[in-house]
This record gives sequence, structure tokens and C-alpha cells, in this order.
Amino acid sequence: MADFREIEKKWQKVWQESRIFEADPDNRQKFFITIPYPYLNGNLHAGHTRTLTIGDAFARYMRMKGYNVLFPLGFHVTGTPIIGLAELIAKRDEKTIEVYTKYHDVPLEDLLELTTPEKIVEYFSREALQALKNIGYSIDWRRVFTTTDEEYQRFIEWQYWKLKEMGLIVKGTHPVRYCPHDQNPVEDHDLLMGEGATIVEFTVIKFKLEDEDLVFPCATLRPETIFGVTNIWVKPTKYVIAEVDGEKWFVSREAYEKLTYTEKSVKQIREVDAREYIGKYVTVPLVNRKVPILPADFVDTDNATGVVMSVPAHAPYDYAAIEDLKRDEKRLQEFGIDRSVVENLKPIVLIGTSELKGVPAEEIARELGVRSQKDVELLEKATKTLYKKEYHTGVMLENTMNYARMKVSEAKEKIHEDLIKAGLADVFYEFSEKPVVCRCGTKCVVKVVRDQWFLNYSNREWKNKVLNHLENMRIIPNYYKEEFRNKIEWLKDKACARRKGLGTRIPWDKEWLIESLSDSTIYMAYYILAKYINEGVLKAENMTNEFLDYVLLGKGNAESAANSAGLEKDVVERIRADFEYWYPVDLRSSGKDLVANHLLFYLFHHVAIFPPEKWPRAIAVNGYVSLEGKKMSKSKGPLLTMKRAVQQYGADVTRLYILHAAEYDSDADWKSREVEGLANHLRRFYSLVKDHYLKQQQRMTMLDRWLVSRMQRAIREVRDAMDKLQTRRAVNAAFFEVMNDVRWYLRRGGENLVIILDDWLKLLSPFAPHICEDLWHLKHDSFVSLESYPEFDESKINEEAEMAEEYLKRLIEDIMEVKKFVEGAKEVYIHPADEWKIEAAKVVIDSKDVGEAIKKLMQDEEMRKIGKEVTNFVKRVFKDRKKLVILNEKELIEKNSDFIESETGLKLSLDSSKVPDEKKRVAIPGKPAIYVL
RNA sequence: GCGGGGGUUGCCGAGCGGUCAAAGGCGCGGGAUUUAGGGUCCCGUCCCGUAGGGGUUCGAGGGUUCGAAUCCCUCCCCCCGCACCA
Repeated sequence: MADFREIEKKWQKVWQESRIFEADPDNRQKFFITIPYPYLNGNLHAGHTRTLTIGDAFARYMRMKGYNVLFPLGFHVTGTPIIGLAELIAKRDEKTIEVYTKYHDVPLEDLLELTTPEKIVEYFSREALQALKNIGYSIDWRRVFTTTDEEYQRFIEWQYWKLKEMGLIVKGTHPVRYCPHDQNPVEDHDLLMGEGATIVEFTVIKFKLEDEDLVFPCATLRPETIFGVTNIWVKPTKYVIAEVDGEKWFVSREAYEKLTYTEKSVKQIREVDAREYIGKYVTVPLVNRKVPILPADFVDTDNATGVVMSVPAHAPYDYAAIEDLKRDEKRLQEFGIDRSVVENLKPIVLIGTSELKGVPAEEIARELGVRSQKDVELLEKATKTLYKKEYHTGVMLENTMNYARMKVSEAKEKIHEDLIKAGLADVFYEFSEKPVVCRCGTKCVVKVVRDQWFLNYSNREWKNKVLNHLENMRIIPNYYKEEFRNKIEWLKDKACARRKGLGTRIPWDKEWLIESLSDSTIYMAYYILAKYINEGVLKAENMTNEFLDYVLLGKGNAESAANSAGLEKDVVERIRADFEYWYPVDLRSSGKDLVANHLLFYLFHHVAIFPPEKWPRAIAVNGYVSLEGKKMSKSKGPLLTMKRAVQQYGADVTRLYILHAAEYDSDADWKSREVEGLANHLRRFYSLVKDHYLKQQQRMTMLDRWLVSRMQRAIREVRDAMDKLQTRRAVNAAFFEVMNDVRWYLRRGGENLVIILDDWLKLLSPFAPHICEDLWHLKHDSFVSLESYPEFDESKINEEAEMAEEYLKRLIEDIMEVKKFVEGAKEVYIHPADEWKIEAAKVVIDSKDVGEAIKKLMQDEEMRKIGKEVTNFVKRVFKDRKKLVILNEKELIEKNSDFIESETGLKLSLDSSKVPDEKKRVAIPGKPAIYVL
């Protein structure tokens, strides 16, 4: 039995020595394909294997189609996880040690050494390189690099200078989840609770107290309802009066605490009991109406400011609370509120929708059966439903001043902005879910970080440029184009500076490091430079801005670029020529996890920095890989490393399996049992080819022509699938379906298998390159990896042969079907359809309807004689007329009688006289009468 | 909530107006074999059927059509993203 690992190693070595995947400009058309460089806080795993194998299969395919293919790869190490990992290992964190020894397959003694980021980078890049070589990717390894390389950092600095010049990097302030204890922003995986929480922006409308300089900041998500405010709510409990940016605010204690993390200057003045203010009046800004402060229990002091405005017409909670209060004589007395005050709180309807008449909140509360403000579940539902309806279909009514007739969705934004501009409102950030708790056990808050560097992705012009270019791009699968459109719209400014991590410092503000997704946007251009860097021709000190401007953007001239760089002019020109030749990237193939981040930034930065002809041409997206139905996790396991998969199953098995496991962005599941099965298939393939490949080709039979014809169909299918990057379909057609045809062929006694083997090996070579290379060399001296991919040749399609084989398959099936019903069956008599039926069938095939067919047939005297039978035949056959097959059945059966006999185990005879008439009658062309005895 | 994808026969998964009881793989059952229970090759695998046939299926319910897994509408359910993290 063939040892695949031996074969694979052999050819990997030969490929490397022959440098067949090292790509340099020549006169062929180029194809530049890239895969996002892997992040090295662990070993490469099945997820990387999938993305990279798709890329490699496509690279190989394109190479065989005659393109000069550049397929490079580097390693990503900037950011925080590697530092975090080093700390964990240094700390001897048990869980980490377990995961890294058990799943990442790092030997314990090696692992314990990895206590600094540098050692980790060194170790895992070495491991990755080995794994990638073991699986035999056709990567041009002369261009490998790591993102902490000095030269790479120089390249990043250059990029950031460019963006800065263009005004695309701005200073800004933004809210983050923040742990007061750690004094650090927290990421999802740093959280104990509240991973799903998002930061919600409340509008805080400032209601001024009558006769006193005190602001009641009412937090709301529906600022447009300000026109319907009848009162405000506080909870009868302790609050705080604080100085906030020079104003005196009345807020809950929790709110005060939160305010201290914002960019506002805050100072507590004193604690107060809300009761002191209940019954007093405040002024509704903008509308200048005086409304009372009233008590309500539903108010959550831990949500925003702890003060809310009441809009009974549109907020079910407010409506219910007012109704409660009306009924609660005791409470009114307790707070000294005159009954009439509450009775006078009439809902003010300010939004119109087609569906909701009257007072919407009242209607909906009644519909759902809300009894009091304590019916929290019902009220939540009512609030949601109402909000949804009004937001999407509502229109502002006449009582909303100059917002009248605006759509609610628009008015909301507008009012929010206008109020803030006028100093009548502010913003308050709050979590959408609570609590949010840090791993250290501390409750997190929203902190507003100021003066950070941002990539100005919200910039309309920048967005439009990306959006426009997207329309010219090929996105695979194509429905992702819509996804990209939406994501581009949704993208906001992104903080690109960090305080900790590995990476490049912002060149004009060295306090900050460039965030690790922000330094991975246009690095594909760096592959051009990397070759020269690795050759020692180019060093960091040569890479001046002027030099990079010239080689990457064509700015300035070679002469002065060379001077600035301290390089020979011809070197500079060569690098420039390389870049001109290879750029842009023709295909970037990536996992779908990068859609909403990296791939977006990739587009934004290319569009900003390079001229249009250098913008990306195509993006392909693929799904994840799970393990026996379980999600893989780098940090928790389970995980299957690339290296282990190759060790266990072999490179080609791994590749073929992963390519066939799923299509496009659907997720693949790695089932070791199926992988074993595939390994068997491949071994069978190997020995099959080996047994036949060197045989002398013999005279072509009809069956051989059938095989060739089928091979042509496979070629067409595979090419079509690969052109769309459908690797699953391609492997299915190239491997499994051809295999099935070959099986049939051999069963039929075919002896000329060799006629398709060259094509088959070429066809399969992008998917199982080692085995194909090995087999190919049984007969050839060239590399199958560099052969041209089989072309579909219409002239080799043989419809007749295909029909004949189909006919035989069907016939044998039918005989077996009938045989089931005959005990001790020994013989089969076959009577193909009579001559007149064939004539009639020909007419039927060309007729539009039954009537026309019969009319035509009845013109023939012979047909008329058996008119009734003809009519019945036509009626019976018409519906499936496309299935009618006209061929010389008798001859075909005679020629293949041995085969039919051996397949069915019956003695075959064409002696029609033995077939009863009622059987003969059912025969139609392509489906003879069968009589089994 | 918003956006994107999806629900197909035991499982994975193709099909996306007729060629569909629906490819292929896996699993399962049976047979063959120079049969070691693991390899290979056949056959079967929704239900019924002593003649190649019939019946019922493709999340649910309506509709369009001569004809729907495939098109339209409504509903239910599942997955992914929503960020400063690679």
C-alpha cells in the first residue's frame, strides 16, 4: 500500500529544489492571490487549513491555466494576544498549559520556555512554516515575513504618514466598556458577564426646576416624544445633586458614579431624597411647558440618569404609572399631590400611524391586558411593539412644531441633534444589558476615551469611494456583496491607537501603538518588497518615504528615490517594475470572520492610498471548520492542528477532504471517520492509476469513447466550478464522479483506462497535488503542477455512446426489477419497440401537442391501419416524450448480451415470439418489453 | 432590534419551474470475493406492490401555474455579524 507521507515529502522536496512556485514577472498574464496572514498565538489549525487549501487549490488551478501566479504568505504577530499568552505561560497558568500541550501539540518542555512574546513568535513561526511546507502549498517562500520586522514597521509608518496627510486620521473621543479596577478597556473575552451588552446612547434632556437652578436630566431613547411630556418621573429614594460641567444636576447615585467616567467634569454637591422634589414643577425644554415631578416605582436608578420623562400617549410604562397613581389615593396624600394634578395629565398624541388610533399607549396596554406598572413583561412587550410601529411607519403630527410631518425615524435623529446643539440636551452612554462584569469581578462602566487617534471611516467621501469600487469587484459568493455594502455603511470611525501590544508606533505620536487590524490593510504590497528584503538587498534604512512613494505609488522618480534610499537606481527600478507587474491583488480569499473588519479595512485603505488600477479585484469568503460537530477554539480547545492532520492522514487526504467538506461560506465539519473513508478512496485511486497508467493504449471502442466523453463533461464541470471557486463541486466532479464512471467502465470490461489518465491526473492535481505528481512521473518528466489544465473539447462528447450506456444501465435495472417478482428466474426475453413505434416516436418528439402528432401520423396509410394503437401510444408517450430514445436497440443488446447476462444472471434472448403480446404492447423506444421466466 | 445566510429524505449536503423519490458522501442492510468482522466490488436503504408500477414527501399554511423542493405571500424556527478583538 502506498505511503502517502513518503510520496508527499518526496515531491515537496523536489518542488522546492526546482523552485517551481517562485514567481517573478515574465510575459505571461499574472495572477496575484493572497490569504490573510495567520496570527501566531498558537499553531495553525483546521480553520487555517481550509482557507489556505482553497487558496492553494485556486493558485494551482490558475497556474495550470497558464497564469503567472504569485501566492505568498507572511505571519501576523502584532497586537495583544501574544503578550497575553506569554504572561500566562510565564505564570504557569494551568488551563493554558493544558490547552497548548493537548491541542496545540506543543511539547511541555518547549512550552514552558515560551515566556516572552519574542520566543512565542519565534517558536510558532517556525512551527507554522513547517506545517505549511508539510501540506505542500505552492507558496513563494522567498517573500515570508513577520509583522514585527523592522522593515515591515517602516512600511506601516509610511502608510500612516500617507493617511495622515490625507486627513484620514483624526483625533476623537469615544465610549468603551471599561473596568474601573483594572483601569483598562475590556474586550468580550475579558468579561465574566454581559458579553452581549452593547453601548446605547441615551439622549438626556435637561428639564429645569421651577424657581431653582437645578437640572432634571431625563434620559430617553425617544427624544422625539418630547412634545408629549406630561410630567417627569423619579423614584422616591436617595439621589445626588452634582455639578456637571458647571450645571447642577439631579441624578441617581449610580448615575453619578457613571458620570465620573465620562469626559465631563463632575463633582458631588450633596445627597438628597427625591421626595423633596416630588410635586414641584419643571419646564419641558423646547416646548416650554411646566410639568410636575411625580413618583414612580418602575424607574430604575441604575439605568442612565435615573430620571425619566413621561409620555403617556406613546410610552406604555408612563401610561400605566399615571393610571396607578390616579388610583393610589394614599400615595397622592403621602407626597402631598393634589388629585387634580394627576387627573389633568392628559396624554398628548404626537405621532400618527395608519394602524393605531386614539392614544396608542393606552390602546396597546388595553389590548395586552396591562393592569399596572408592575406588569413588567407585558409592558416590555407593549413598549417594543409600539416603538417598532411608530419608528418605522410613524409620522410626526402637527403639534410637533417644525418637525411636523417628518418621519419618526428622521425626526428622532434631528431632534436629538437640535437639542444638543441648543444646549438643551446631552448624551449618556449605558449598557444595553446589565450587569457587565469584568473577569476581575468588578462591575464595568462606559468610559469615554478622549484624544485617541481614529481612522476616519465615517468619512462620506471615503465610504463612497469604497462603495463605488465594490460594484466593480467580484465577490464570492456573490450575496456577500450586499453584506459588504451594508457593512461599509455601518462602519464608524475606528480607534487605531493602543497603549499596549506588539506593533508599530504611530510615527508622529510615539506614545501610541498602531492597533493590529489597522496595520494589516495594504500589506499585500509588502510581499513585493519582502523578496528584496529577504535577499538582503533592501533594509529598513533604505525604505525612506520617498523611496516607498516611488516604488509603490510611482511618485517622484527613480533617481531621487534611489538617492534617498541609498540604493542603486536599477534596483529601485526593478522593485518598482515588480510592483507594477504584480499589483493589484487579483483575489483575496479569506475566512468569513474577517468580513466585518479586516476585509473592510483592506478595501478602505487600498482605495485611499493607491490609484484605482491598483485596487483589489476580487474577494472570496469561506466558512469555519468544526471538529466532530464541536466548535474549535484556540484558547479552550478542541483544536486540530494542520500539522497533526497531515501527520495522521497525509497532505492530499487532508486537502481533498477539507475542500470537499463544504462549499463557500457554509461551515465544514471535520469527521475523522469520513476522513478515513476518503483516505481509502484515494488509495484506491492511486493503485488504480498505477495499474493502468503504463498500459499500451488499444484501439478505441464505443465504450472507450463513452469514457472519453464522460471525462470531457467532468472537465467542463470542474472548470466551471473552479472559476466560481466552488471547490466542493469541483472535487466532487473531478474525483468522485469520475471515479464512478471509471468503476462502471471497468465493470463493463473496459481495458483502455489509460486514455483518460493524463487528463484525470491534471484535473485532480490542484486538489491532490502530491499523488498526482507522483503518478504523473511514472510516465512523464515534466511537473503535472505546471502542465496546462485540460480544456473542454466539445468534439469528444459522444452523445450516442452516452445514450447507449444509459440505455444499458436502465435495461439492466428494469430486468432486475422484474426479476424480483419471478421466483427461480432463469431467462429473459427482450422485445424492443416495433418499427412503427419508432417512426411514431420521431413524430411525437417534434410535435407541440398530442393532436398535432396524431394528425401527422394519420397521414400515413400504414399507421392508419393500426390507428387505435397509434393513438394510444401517442397519448401514453407524449408527456415524457423527452425521455424517448431512438437507437438501434437490437444491435446494442446483441453486442452486450454477455454483459447483460452476467449482470442479471439470466439467459438472454431476443426471440420475440416468446414474449406475450400484452408485454410487447408496453414497449416504447428506449424501453423494450421484458419477459422473465 | 438591524443586517446577511439558511430550514431537503437516518446524518452531511446538492438541486432552485418540468429531465425529482430528488446527485454525491456518510451511516445502515444484503450479496460477491484468492472473504482475518477492518479491504475491494455489486445491490438495496420514504411507504405499498407476485412484472419494470403506484402512493406520500423537500420547516408550516396559503397562492401563481397544465406542472413547484424550486416562483409569490404570511408565519415559525436556526446560524452569523453588530466593533476596537484577532
